[in-house]
Amino acid sequence: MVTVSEEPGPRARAKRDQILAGARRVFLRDGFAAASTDAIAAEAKVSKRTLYVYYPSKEDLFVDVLRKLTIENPQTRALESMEGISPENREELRRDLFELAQKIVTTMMQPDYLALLRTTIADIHRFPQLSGLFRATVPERAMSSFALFIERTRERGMIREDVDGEAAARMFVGPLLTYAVLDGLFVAGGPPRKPAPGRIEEIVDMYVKAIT
Amino acid sequence: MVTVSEEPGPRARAKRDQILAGARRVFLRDGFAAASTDAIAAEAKVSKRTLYVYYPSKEDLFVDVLRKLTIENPQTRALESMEGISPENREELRRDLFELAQKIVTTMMQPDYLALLRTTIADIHRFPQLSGLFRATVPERAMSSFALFIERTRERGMIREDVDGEAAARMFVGPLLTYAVLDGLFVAGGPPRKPAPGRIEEIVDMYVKAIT
DNA sequence: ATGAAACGGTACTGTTTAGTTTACTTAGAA
DNA sequence: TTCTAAGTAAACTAAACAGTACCGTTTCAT
Repeated sequence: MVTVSEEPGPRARAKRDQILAGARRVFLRDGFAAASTDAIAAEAKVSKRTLYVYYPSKEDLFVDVLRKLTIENPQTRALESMEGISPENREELRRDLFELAQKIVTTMMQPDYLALLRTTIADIHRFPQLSGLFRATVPERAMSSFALFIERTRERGMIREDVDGEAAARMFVGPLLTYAVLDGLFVAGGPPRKPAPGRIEEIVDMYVKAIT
Repeated sequence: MVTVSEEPGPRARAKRDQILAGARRVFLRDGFAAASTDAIAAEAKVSKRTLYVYYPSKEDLFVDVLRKLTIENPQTRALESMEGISPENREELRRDLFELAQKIVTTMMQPDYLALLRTTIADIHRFPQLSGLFRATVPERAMSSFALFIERTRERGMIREDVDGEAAARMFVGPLLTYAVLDGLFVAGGPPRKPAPGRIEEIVDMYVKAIT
């Protein structure tokens, strides 16, 4: 029998996922430099030998973990959920944007998502190949998706003529980003402090006044 | 002769500054875990023995470096520069905010400042004592300083009655923060991409429309 | 000038780390 | 059952690391 292209069978894929799950927990908790392969093997309940059968080095494993986390990113999907939305009046626009803002903040403030941001920011200069992937997959896709929504809605006459899509996107995401950064990434332990109730609504109200 | 309280003397302080300067460069470049005391001693042009005379451990040195960088932070001063500003009309308000926005973006996009943000975010969970210091010194002071400016200006009748100070501060800083995060911290090497000319002005225009 | 304190250079110690080797065990298909 | 591929556990290697010891040299106040 001649195996042409080494298909990775279901068993091998299960082990690989097991390794990835353990590595994800350790890398997101400790960062690249402080994470040890011993800790990863223990966390994944896999022998160190097996780990090195599936990945040639700690660097490769790290890149694969962050690559997968980036690609299956829920943050992007949140902003892409505006693609099918077409508010008919100002009140609908306000409500749609409010729901989106809540979705964004909720997603960004999850401990796992904050840990991904933290680890990416911390080690991106050591793995430049992640920079392009992350930027193209998360912020750029999200921003341009939202910018498209703005321009589409503007063409339907519900937003001021002189509002630029990119500026409007930064104006919308920015205030929400302050929560993730100032109250998420800059907080040491425990859960991040969620925004005060009503704050998001207030911000969306100001935003709608700015663009209409 | 009895020395009561170990004055540090000018020579000792010079050596300490020399050590701090070298440690700052290495820590901001490599982060805590990947920075080696050998590299720090070499960068500071100081023997390792001397380094350990002034600091008992790598942790203590790291905390002192970040503590000093945080305290003498230029970002806070930028926002505090609004304390003496009292615009007389909407056009003056617009121009004052535009100057402030430019100052903030310019300061935040400096490589050294981005490195401070990066290192703080990366290692804050290992040095919780830095969290409170950093938050209180940089974002909270800056935000409340700006919030005070907004409320003061609102009382002088130039801003809508229902605009809250904190929400207005997040609304102003947020869009500028997107540049520091998306185009600064998420970029691998080289200088960060500066915002397109006119973008800041556009954002400030939208902001003024939102709060007046 | 001289003596003491501070400093530099370098080798050292004990520990941790990435990655390897070896000897043994398990799981599943024929 | 039996053979084979895959996995485990633990010891191991070589390098890097934080921190220390030693000794010769510089600095500076008296």
